[in-house]
Amino acid sequence: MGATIKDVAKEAGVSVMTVSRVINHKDYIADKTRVKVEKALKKLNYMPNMNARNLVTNKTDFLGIVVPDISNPFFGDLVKAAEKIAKERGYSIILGDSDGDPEAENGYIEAFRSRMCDAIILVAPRIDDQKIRELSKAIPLVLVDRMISDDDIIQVYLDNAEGAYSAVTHLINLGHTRIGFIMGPENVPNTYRRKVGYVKALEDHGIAVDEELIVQGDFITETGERAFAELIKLPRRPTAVFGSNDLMAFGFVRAANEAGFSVPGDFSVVGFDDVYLSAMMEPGLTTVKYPIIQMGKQAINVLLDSLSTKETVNLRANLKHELIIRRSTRSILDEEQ
Amino acid sequence: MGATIKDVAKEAGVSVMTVSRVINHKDYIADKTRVKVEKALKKLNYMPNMNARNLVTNKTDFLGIVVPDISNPFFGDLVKAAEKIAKERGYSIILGDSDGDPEAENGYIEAFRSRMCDAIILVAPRIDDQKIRELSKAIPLVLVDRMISDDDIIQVYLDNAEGAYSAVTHLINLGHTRIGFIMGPENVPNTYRRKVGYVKALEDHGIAVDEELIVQGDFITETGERAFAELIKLPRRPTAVFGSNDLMAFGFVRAANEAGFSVPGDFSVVGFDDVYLSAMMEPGLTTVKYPIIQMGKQAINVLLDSLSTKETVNLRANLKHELIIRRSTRSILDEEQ
DNA sequence: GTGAAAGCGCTAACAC
DNA sequence: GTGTTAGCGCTTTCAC
Repeated sequence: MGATIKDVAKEAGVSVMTVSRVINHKDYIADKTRVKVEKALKKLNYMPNMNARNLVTNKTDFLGIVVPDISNPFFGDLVKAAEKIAKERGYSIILGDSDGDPEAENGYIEAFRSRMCDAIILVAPRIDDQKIRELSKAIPLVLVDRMISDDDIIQVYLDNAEGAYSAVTHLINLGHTRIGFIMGPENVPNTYRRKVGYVKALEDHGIAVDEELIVQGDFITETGERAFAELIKLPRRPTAVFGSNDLMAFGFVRAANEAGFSVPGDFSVVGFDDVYLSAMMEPGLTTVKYPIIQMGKQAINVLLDSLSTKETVNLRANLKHELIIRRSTRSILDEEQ
Repeated sequence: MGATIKDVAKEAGVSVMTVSRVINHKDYIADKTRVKVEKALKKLNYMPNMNARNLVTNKTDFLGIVVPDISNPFFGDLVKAAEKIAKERGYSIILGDSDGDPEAENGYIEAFRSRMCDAIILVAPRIDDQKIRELSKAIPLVLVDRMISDDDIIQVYLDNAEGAYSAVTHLINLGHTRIGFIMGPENVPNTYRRKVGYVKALEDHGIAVDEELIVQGDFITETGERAFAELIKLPRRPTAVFGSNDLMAFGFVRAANEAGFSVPGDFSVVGFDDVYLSAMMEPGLTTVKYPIIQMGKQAINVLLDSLSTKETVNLRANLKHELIIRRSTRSILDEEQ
C-alpha cells in the first residue's frame, strides 16, 4: 500500500528518525538533509500512519462529539459552533450521530474513548447519569445541554426551568390563566425541567395546575398537531399554549389554522428554542431563545482549558435564555373571559 | 491509564493471546478459560486500544464522510441516510464538517485516509477534480452530489441543471418574465449547473437574461435576505425569484415579509432541495426536491459493494429530481404587469 | 486449546 | 545534526 517512513528513509539515504524529525518539524536538521528527505517524501507520496503515530504519542488531536440527531438544526448549529472553536485551538471534530439510539450512542463513545479522540463532547439526553459519571473517569468529557449533580464533570447547560418560567409568566402577564402545555418526550431530563418551570410559574401567580391542560409530545411537529386536537376537545379550552419546543408550537399553530382558529386571536402560543424558522412563520413565534451557538463554543473552551491546564477550571457554565416576543401572543386583559 | 491486554492476561493468569482470542471470539477457547478471562476483562474495565489494533489489522470499520456544512439540513439528511445504511452493513461513520474551507476539507481527508477509515464519502463541492482523481487512487472513495468525467470513480449525483430548468420553467409558465436568481457560492460546480438551467429555461422561452437579476449567495439564510435587499432596489423589480437552495429562499421570504411584502402576493419564490422545513413554513415553499436520502443510501451501498467484491460495480448513479409545487408561487397571467 | 515470538509504523530517549 | 535502541498495544504465525 502506501509508503512507510522506512521506505522514505531508504529513498533519502537517511535513518527513519531523521525522516520523522522532518515530518514533525522537530529539532534542527541540516538544510541539505531536509531537502533530500522532503524530496523523497514527495516522490513516494508519503502519508503518515496515524494509528502508529497515535499509538506512540497517545493523543490524536481529535475531539469526539455525540449527538442524537444531526439533521435537527438545533444540533447542527451546536456542532458547527463547537467545531469552529476546536479548529481555532488546533483540534478537529469527529461526529457520531446516534439517531437517538442509546446503543449507537455507546458504540460511538467506545470508539472515541478507544484512543480515537482525546476528549468527548456528549450531547446525549438519554444516557443515564451513572454511565456518564463512569465515562468521565475514563476520558476527559464535557456534558452539553444537561446538568448532572456532580461537580467533577464539566458541563454547559441552560436552566430549562427558568426558560419555561419566563415563557409561562409572559402568558400570565398577558392575562391568560388557562394555559396548555405540550410536553417533550419522556426520559429526557429537559422535558421535566420545562414542566417544573411551567408549574412554578402558575403556582407563583396563584393559578392552579390543571392536568387536563398538559399533553404529551415528542418534539416533532406532528405531536403539536395532535396536542391541538386534544386541547380543543376540552370543555374549558385554554386561551394560550406553551409548546416545549418550537416544532410542536408550529404544529399547534398549523392545526389551529386548519381548524379555522386564529393565532394569536384564539390562542396565544409560545415556543422554546428559537430555531430560525420561528421568525419566518406567520405570525412570528414568541419563543424562548436557546443560546445554542454559545453553548457549543463554551463547551469546547471549557473542555480544552481543562485539558491543557490539567487543573480544575470553572466547570459549570450555566447559560441564560432570552424571551423573544413576536406576534403569536397577545394580551386578553381588556376582554371578558 | 486504561488497562491493556497484558494487564488482563496477568489478572486472568493466561497469555495475552488467549485474551485476544476471547475478545475477538476467535478460535475455540475452553469454557473455563473464557470465563476467567471475561471476569478479568470486566474487573479491569478493559477497552481495546484501537490504534494498536488497527495498526496490525489495517482496517477500522469506519467510513469517513466530509461535508461542507452540517448545520444545513440538506447535508444533515444526507449524512443521516448514509449512516443508517452503513450501520446495517457493519460500518460506522465519522463526520468531518469542513465549513466550506478547502483546507479543512483536506485536513479531514488526510486524517481519514491516514488509516482512520476504510473508505471515504466525499461531499466536497470545492475540491478540484484532479485532487479527487489522485485521492481515489489512494483510498476507496465515493463522490456524492457531483459528477466527474472519470469512469473509475464511484459517483452518485443529480443533474442540477435539469432541476433548475424545471423550477424556472414553472415560474415562466405562471407568467413571470422578470425572474431573480440567487446563486450559490463560487467554486461549487452545482452552482454553475443551476445557473446553466436558469439561463437555458429563460432562453428556451425567449426571455433575455438580465445580469441585474442575478445575485451572489452562499447557500445560507442570510444571503437570501441580502439578495432581497439588492433586488428590491432595482428600478424594474422581479416578480419571481429562484433561490439556488431552500435556505436562501427562506431568507428571501423572511426579508420580504419584514419589509411588508407578501409571498406569493408580491413575489413568487422557488427553492431547491426540499429540506423538510420547506413544507412547514408559511406559505409552503415550492421547490425542487432533491433525492437526498436516496443519494446518501446509494452512495454507501455502491461504495461498500465495491469494497467487498473488489470488483468494479455499477459506478455512476444519476438520480432524478421532482418539482414540488406548494403555495409560494402563483400565476400572474391574468394581471397587467 | 494455549503460548512465545515477531512485527505493524511510528516516536522518545539517549547515544555519538 | 543524526543514528540506534526500545517499545507503544495489539494480532499473526507457528509451535506445542
